Amino acid sequence: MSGLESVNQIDISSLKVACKDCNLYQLCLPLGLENDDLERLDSIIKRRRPVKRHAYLYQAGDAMRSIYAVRSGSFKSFTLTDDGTEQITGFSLPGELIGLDAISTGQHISTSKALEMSHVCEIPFEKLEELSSVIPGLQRQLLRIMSKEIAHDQSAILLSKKSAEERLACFIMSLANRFEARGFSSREIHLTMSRVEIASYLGLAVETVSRVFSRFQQDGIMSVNRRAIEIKDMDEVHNLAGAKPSSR
Amino acid sequence: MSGLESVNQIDISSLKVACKDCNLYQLCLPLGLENDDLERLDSIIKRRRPVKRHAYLYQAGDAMRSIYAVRSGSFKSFTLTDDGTEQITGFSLPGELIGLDAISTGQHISTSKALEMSHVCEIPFEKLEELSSVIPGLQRQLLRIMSKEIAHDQSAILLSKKSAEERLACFIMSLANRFEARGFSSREIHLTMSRVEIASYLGLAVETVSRVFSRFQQDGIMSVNRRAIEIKDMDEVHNLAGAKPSSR
DNA sequence: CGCGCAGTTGACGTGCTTCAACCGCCGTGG
DNA sequence: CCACGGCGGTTGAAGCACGTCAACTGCGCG
Repeated sequence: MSGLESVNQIDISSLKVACKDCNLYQLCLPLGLENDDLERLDSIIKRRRPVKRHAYLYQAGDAMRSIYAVRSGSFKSFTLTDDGTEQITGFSLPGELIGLDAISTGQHISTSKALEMSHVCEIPFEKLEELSSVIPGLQRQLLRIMSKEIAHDQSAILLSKKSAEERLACFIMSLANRFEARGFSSREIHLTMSRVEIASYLGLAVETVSRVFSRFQQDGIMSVNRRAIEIKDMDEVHNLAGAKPSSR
Repeated sequence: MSGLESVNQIDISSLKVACKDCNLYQLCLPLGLENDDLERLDSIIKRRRPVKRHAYLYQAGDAMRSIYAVRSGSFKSFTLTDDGTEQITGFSLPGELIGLDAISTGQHISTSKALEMSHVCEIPFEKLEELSSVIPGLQRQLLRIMSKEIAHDQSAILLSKKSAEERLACFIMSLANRFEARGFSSREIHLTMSRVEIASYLGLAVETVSRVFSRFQQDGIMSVNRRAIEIKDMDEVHNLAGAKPSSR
């Protein structure tokens, strides 16, 4: 049983929980809010929205009305090139917010698609903004999360300076760290994205990703079986990643 | 006389102007605020801080107390690799905010250094946060700016998928668009950063940057004389950039 | 005037891409 | 139940874009 699947199971069985009972509480928007404030936030959140595998959360060009908190599952964000190929800009795991890039224009500039059966909390942005000015803690947390996103994206910019091995190591490190923060094993990882999607995100050819995975396995750094990864030598992954992993 | 130098001249002579009289008003934080609110913002901003060429605005690891609005000049943000080389994550032009990535941790994760004689407005973050909860328009604008930064960083992530020509074209397009938004020529650009810095930002070797510039000139797309660029065929630059430029 | 650094240009090596074939898992239908 | 097709993934061979090394230029500054 892999990390992400576990997350799914827990969340599917707890769809009705309020923020205060959510196991993602300390990663998500409501962090730091007290009872009353939390209930007010609760009241504007539309919970329990399931998103089927391969279903869109929103598409590039859509008007931005809400942002979304991933409750279970995982998503990819991407734009399309002129010739119609996906350019993946990021992956979202439980506890993370999706759609923050659309606030400035009011329109989504990327498309978000579920990699597996997922659930999100939908947060109407207008109401969130109103509430933020009333609840200082909420405002702070929202700014924190956006700042984290900026920091994460900037560390992703550094990818373009790295070799294929370093890129893949960074990617695995980032996932490991994020899983760990969610209380799951950082050693055993189940990838919910395909090699093509990883390659697109890292700016590499699929074949290169495949080859580097094979090399990692040969060198005893990790065992790789299709989408099941087991990290054997975390230190080495850390080193390869340039000792500057992004933990979001 | 180039774009950036012009900005300098204007701003150096208008250091005492309040936000409402600042020529960067419509790009910067105070956008959309009314008289009273604007004055309150004015009251917390520490203006007139000059930053000499090559001086640090802050360094990685410093505690984050303020964010900074570029008033004139330009800055580079970077981290250092293990072997001490700069990894440039971005450049900041007048009207842009620096230091937003530090909000989540309270510590700057990158270093910011002036590329030329520059001026910034220092905005104490704690006071800004307080004020934001009182002034809804300020909160909105802060969120907008951070969202814009996220969108820009994500478009920079796409660089890693592009060829050297595409990367440089994207870079030039981004600068051109940003200059245009500031009321300067988008055709004639004076680069305040070195080839080494451009190369670092784009994830290329200096020699490659130099060669691609030469090729652009040969092909009549732009004239290049050291740091003076004149775009001859804007459409072609646009095309090369993948018709998906980042205007921040 | 001359040193030094920024930038350019050339020759060569290589890491990644591209093209192509192949493998193995999984779902479907006979 | 097995045969078959298709997709995701792996592996090999060859080409090329970019990096590296090195030499050279020219502008700026003391």
